Amino acid sequence: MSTEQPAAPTLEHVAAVAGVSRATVSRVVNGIRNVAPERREAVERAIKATGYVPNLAARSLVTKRTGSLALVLSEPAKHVDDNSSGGIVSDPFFGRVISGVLGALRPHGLHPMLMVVDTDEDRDALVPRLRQDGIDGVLLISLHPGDPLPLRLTEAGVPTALFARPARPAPVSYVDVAHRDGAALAAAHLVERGCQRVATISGPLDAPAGLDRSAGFREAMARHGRPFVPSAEGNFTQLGGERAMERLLAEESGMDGLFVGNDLMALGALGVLRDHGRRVPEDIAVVGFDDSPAALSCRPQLTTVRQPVEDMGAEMVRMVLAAIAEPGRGPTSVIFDPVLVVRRST
Amino acid sequence: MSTEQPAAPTLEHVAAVAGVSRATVSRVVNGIRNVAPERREAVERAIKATGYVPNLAARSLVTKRTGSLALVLSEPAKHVDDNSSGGIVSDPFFGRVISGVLGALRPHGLHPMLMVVDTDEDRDALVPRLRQDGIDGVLLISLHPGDPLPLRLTEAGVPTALFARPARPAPVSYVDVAHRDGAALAAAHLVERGCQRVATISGPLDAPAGLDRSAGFREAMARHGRPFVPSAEGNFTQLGGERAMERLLAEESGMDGLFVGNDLMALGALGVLRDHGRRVPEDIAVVGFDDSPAALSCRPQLTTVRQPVEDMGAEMVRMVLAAIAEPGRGPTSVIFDPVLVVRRST
DNA sequence: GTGGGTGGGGAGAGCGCTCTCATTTTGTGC
DNA sequence: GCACAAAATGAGAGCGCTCTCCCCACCCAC
Repeated sequence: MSTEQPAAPTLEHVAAVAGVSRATVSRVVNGIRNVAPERREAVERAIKATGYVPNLAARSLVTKRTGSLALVLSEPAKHVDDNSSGGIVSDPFFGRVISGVLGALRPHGLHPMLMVVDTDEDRDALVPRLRQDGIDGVLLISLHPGDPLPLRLTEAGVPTALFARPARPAPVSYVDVAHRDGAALAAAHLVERGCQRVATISGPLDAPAGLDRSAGFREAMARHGRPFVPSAEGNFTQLGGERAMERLLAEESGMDGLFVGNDLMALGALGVLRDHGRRVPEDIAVVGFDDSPAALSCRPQLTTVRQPVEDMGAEMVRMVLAAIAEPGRGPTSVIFDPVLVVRRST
Repeated sequence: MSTEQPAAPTLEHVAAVAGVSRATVSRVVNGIRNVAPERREAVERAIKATGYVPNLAARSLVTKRTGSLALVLSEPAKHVDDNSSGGIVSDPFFGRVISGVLGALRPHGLHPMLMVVDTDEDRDALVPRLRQDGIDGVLLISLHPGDPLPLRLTEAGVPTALFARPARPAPVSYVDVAHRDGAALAAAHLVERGCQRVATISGPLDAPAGLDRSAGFREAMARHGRPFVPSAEGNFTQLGGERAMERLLAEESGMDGLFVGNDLMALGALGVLRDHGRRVPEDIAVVGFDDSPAALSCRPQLTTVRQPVEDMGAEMVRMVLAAIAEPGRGPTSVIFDPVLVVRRST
């Protein structure tokens, strides 16, 4: 049935064809100097002729490195009632991160191992597993405020880059967006639009992103002469946004501006506002955060703060690769500037 | 800086500790019979004591198998103007597939390599690359109607499972949903709701999913005594749905029922209907397909045909694993039954 | 007692590669 | 022309594992 595999050519074969030794072929393959041009050419011709591809297993057996990275998505334990989404993988936002990561990996000919850990057992098993699989570095995307993984990975000496600053300080490299600046952008925009009574729906305040955006917005509003901003805390989900919006509507009246900690919650808020007969943007202007696909697909399309997520993913790759190449050096961080994307909701 | 790696224990170490030979330890690790119970226990104790983990590179060097799978997402070449989404990875629908795949892989302790191919060069490079990386099997998700990959993979003898029937027939295993049955479900529902003038927005008719849903809907309607169904073709995107809806509204009047080939297009259609002052579901009932997260997040929430996508992903894993275990046997297919999820839009 | 199982265990040969080290070739200065 | 350095190449030893032999007990039947 299946085509008989004609036994992949090895270094030995190539060496025989080129009329040189295994070592010389290896030198050519690995781009090491000290090979005479004619020999090099002969080897290259032989490689082409045989269709030789290095055997990665054999190589990493001796080098102790596989040249492969893991893309680890770490979530808090799944709740039983949370069967709707399929988890973090189906979050379009992280889709963008992944996309950026893949884009940056491509020129290196690398492909990441995809791992989702959402239980404590998984987390415990991760480091040994990485060792076993010979993973050289980890790109960690964590949604877990108290995630022990960043610390544990660095302690294990695994080159790691994080998406977003860890909630618990750890000596680990990360990329992040200037949440406060983004929130300030939203504040300035709402003020400029003439909003007088501005409220906010924040993300969970134990997550850096939730806290920074909320605090940044508050500070920026204060700088605009608005010392008090009514607010409700959500959990970054659409449902959380709906509930927060209900609370806000019950407590406050006459709001004409709203900053929501992320687009998903903004989506929920938009629905509730419509149910309550509040027109957006005529009665109330709404600004989200993330510029997720949802921002484009909702009506009215959402004004939002865009993070250069793909670029951030690419930077993570750079960080890990650098950490692998130079194991000595300490962690770094790169903070990206957000941009306000004005659409119909303001 | 980094913790010094204390040189991972090897079979040799374990053997020394347990006072047996390497071969015996290997037998225990691989669960081969013919080991005396006392010895087995001694070895197991030694393994625990040393914290031994098999070196996968060494193992696969001799077994010629890595025990690892690739999750390949194959898209048509990206257009330059298509910078919005970050590609297939960020499609929540495929997020569900991936989630199902990961869930099925987990009990086996496996993690897939994530590969996105969206150029012809990528496609050409894939098979050699798989060989090099020692990938044992492929889970292929292809959005490309004329994708050469299914055929090429099977020709190369790579155990493969496809998500959705390939547009070009190929001797390859796949999972799919009974698109026609799903469309029939939608038809019955609309008829039952009392809709008199029913139209449809189909997906691209060169894609099996587009064609089957459209044809299935048409046939079912005919069975309900409605021989003619006005229709417009979209491309499975939100924008495509909007355009198709505009066309339909221009050509037809008095529609009171609509079946849309997927949720994303339904989302677009919903927006256009609102812009035209048509209330959903009062003036027109709308049914989508897929039960994507968008179906839940839009207003009104979308009645849609749900595919058991996670189950389908899990089945793909089973197929590939079976194909790896028994290289001889031919391709199989498993077709899943869709379910109608009734929400507010009908 | 002898011959022939049978189950348990060890020895050892690689898998394909890298890398050190020794060896050969070439180049340089005087 | 020679001594010596430097560059180019080959030989060979493993990396950690699996797996095929082969040996050794031990048990049974005759």
